[in-house]
Amino acid sequence: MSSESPETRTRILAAALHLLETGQGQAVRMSDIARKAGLSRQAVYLHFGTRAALLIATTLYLDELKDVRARLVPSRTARSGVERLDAYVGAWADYIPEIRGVAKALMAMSDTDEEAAAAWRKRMEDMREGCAAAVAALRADGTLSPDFTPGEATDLLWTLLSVRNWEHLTLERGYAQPRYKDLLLRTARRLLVRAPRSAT
Amino acid sequence: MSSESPETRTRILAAALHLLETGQGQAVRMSDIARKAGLSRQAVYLHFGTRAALLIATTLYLDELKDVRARLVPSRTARSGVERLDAYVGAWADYIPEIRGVAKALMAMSDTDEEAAAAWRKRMEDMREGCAAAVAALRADGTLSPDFTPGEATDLLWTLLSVRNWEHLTLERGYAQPRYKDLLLRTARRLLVRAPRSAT
DNA sequence: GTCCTCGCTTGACACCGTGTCAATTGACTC
DNA sequence: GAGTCAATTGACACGGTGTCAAGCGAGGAC
Repeated sequence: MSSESPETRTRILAAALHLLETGQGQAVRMSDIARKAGLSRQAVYLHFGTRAALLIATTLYLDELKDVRARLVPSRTARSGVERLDAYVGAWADYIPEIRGVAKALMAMSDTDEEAAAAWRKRMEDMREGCAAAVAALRADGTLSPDFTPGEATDLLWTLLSVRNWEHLTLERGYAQPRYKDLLLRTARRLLVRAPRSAT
Repeated sequence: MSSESPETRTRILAAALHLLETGQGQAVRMSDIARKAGLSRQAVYLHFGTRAALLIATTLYLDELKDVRARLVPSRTARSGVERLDAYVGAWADYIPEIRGVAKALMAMSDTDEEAAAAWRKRMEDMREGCAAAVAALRADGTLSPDFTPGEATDLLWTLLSVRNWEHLTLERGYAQPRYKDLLLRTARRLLVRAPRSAT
């Protein structure tokens, strides 16, 4: 209950992270994670109690490990709305391949576990708030496309960054990281930024 | 083995469809489906063998029930590329809420079952082919946006129509059907169609 | 009317993954 | 050497999937 070593905890989280990277969410067993961490199955239960709790902890661990807040809130350095949008989308483009597997596992777990469902909803809401902030920055500049209401623009950006998208494009079609990042950036601009962009 | 009634089969499929509509994919048990169909659990196994096979059959049943091919291939009536795009996106906007739950369940099953994974990949490829056809129509007109290669445009359209998107917007944010359909149509146009559209 | 077959039911069970428990080990401290 | 702490070992309950064998009721054939 109250006395587990932080090092062991970290080893378990790292093992879970590594195994979930492949995208086989539901197929990753508690015993697989334990073996990968070089521990007994019971050690894992000692530290996390349930599979759902471990998945939730793993997403939080990754966020912390990659210092997500710092990456996703670069508003101070951005001078314009478009820069702010680029920074946000770019940060996500870097983060998504890391979080993809874990997030997918958490999403699947949501079907059967209420805690996991709550954690998933919270992640989704946080993500949408970030999108809303980027849209607000465009709006403040007057560079938001008039084609959509701010709410719609927020939801579109959110959709664009959805983990599921990344998964079917990377895993199933083999987009490399730099190429997809570039595509995400161009798409976000074209969708959301007002501008008569004329090229042939 | 060789002697099950088609009526019973249909009742099972309809029951599965109804239960999966809620989006609780993994939480729907074989026994739930049997009870809903007014049959014994074994009747379900008699007809489909495994849960994965039932999910695959359910997606095919829905396609057939809704005559998906007819809905998604309206190319004969479309006169321009943009009309073709609108028709395709519009058809998906109508179909997605119906297929959403079943597709999610199939996707989750893919983690642990190879047959389900193959069925899921096939659905994804079919979907992408439809997107490619719509993009080709735009291209033939010269109305495809120069911002993206045809391959990228195809993948973006595919992403836009992804079931996961629909789920987080409808289930989690409560978009009503007509509003989302309209949003999908406008988004597809803005993303893919070349045009200096100037409104304030 | 009885027999047969067909389609489903009943009840039992093996298997596997999750989650729990109690007893044990081994290392480190005092 | 005693005590403590973190993890191990091995056992087991539970629930869901999948399998099996025997049974049973309704309809058709004769």
